[in-house]
Amino acid sequence: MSGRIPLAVIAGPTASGKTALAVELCLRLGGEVVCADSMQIYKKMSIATAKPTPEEMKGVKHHLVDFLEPSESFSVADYVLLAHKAAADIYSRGKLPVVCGGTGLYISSLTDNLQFEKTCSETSSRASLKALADERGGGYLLEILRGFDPETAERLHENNVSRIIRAIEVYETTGKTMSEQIKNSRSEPSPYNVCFICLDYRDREILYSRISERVDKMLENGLLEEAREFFNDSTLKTSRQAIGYKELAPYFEGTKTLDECIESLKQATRRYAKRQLTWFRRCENVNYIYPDECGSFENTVNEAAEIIAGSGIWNTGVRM
RNA sequence: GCCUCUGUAGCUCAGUUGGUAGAGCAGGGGACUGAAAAUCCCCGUGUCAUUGGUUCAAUUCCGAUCGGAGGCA
Repeated sequence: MSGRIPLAVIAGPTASGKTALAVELCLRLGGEVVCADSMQIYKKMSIATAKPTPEEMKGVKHHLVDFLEPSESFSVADYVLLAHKAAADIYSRGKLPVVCGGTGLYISSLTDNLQFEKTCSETSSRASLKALADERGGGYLLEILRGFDPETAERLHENNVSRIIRAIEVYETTGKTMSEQIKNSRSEPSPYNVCFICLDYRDREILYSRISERVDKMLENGLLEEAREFFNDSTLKTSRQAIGYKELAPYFEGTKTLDECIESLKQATRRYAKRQLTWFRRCENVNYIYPDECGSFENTVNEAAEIIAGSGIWNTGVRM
């Protein structure tokens, strides 16, 4: 084919079985995993993020997992830079990059090769804009934005303060509006031949019971201790947002029982899974695999391997 | 066995002085360009337990039946 880099993507909601599938595919096809998970990138945070253990990795090399301090901030732009590098590196060694994760924004930005300006991600005015929003409401900020970027203002809801602030920030720091930025971001064609696979369940209930079981297992594995550590450290910004920590905070504070917190943790995970599915649903050229229809993990892997073989992005043949 | 209360959305319940019904939670759908496991938007038809009766009209009133809760024996 062309000189483009082959890229297999294994996406899907949390607890759908992405990790095991990606590892198995790497073993069969000669690949390495590039993580596309906004939380597994952090060190520690192992239980809550269901980070693959060394046993689960089965010797397959994983990139962009477990390398950042939880105190460090990170962004899509950072991710895309590192992921492009990892994919190129893997391919240069004759192997297939297999992107695996549930962060839709990261995946789409990578596969679509979005270009980001070289501005810093967080500006000094963010705090004052936030204060302004608290004082005068999101609608006030939205009108400010409308003054120079009516296009973006039109599509943002006044309650979505963080998006409004970001759009104002972009204009203040780069002199370009958010809508221009978005147009410019698509200037470069994708360097990849992508084969996009998304896991989903025909029966949503099955996914939800998997989530429930997984949360119970996390608790057995020591989620409480891990969460307490993060609860006590208020300097953590991004990493503290992880599902599994904030939901347990009321228990540590003594305002809710442990059972109540576990229930809301499960619910938060369900809602997250739903948002993930919404994101992937609108992606183009997605091949869906439904594990609950495959009958076995073996069949799921076979189906994925066939899809990749059929896509023609990788020609070393399927080794069974 | 008798008496009282009760049966409405997946759950907890409201309501209709008779004109086929609505909240919370659960759940579903959507958006998404530097915090994204974040942030935000939208969505309520259900044999009103069953079955007879009264009525132009019954989920609403009356009777019976079947569930459930409580009280008296």
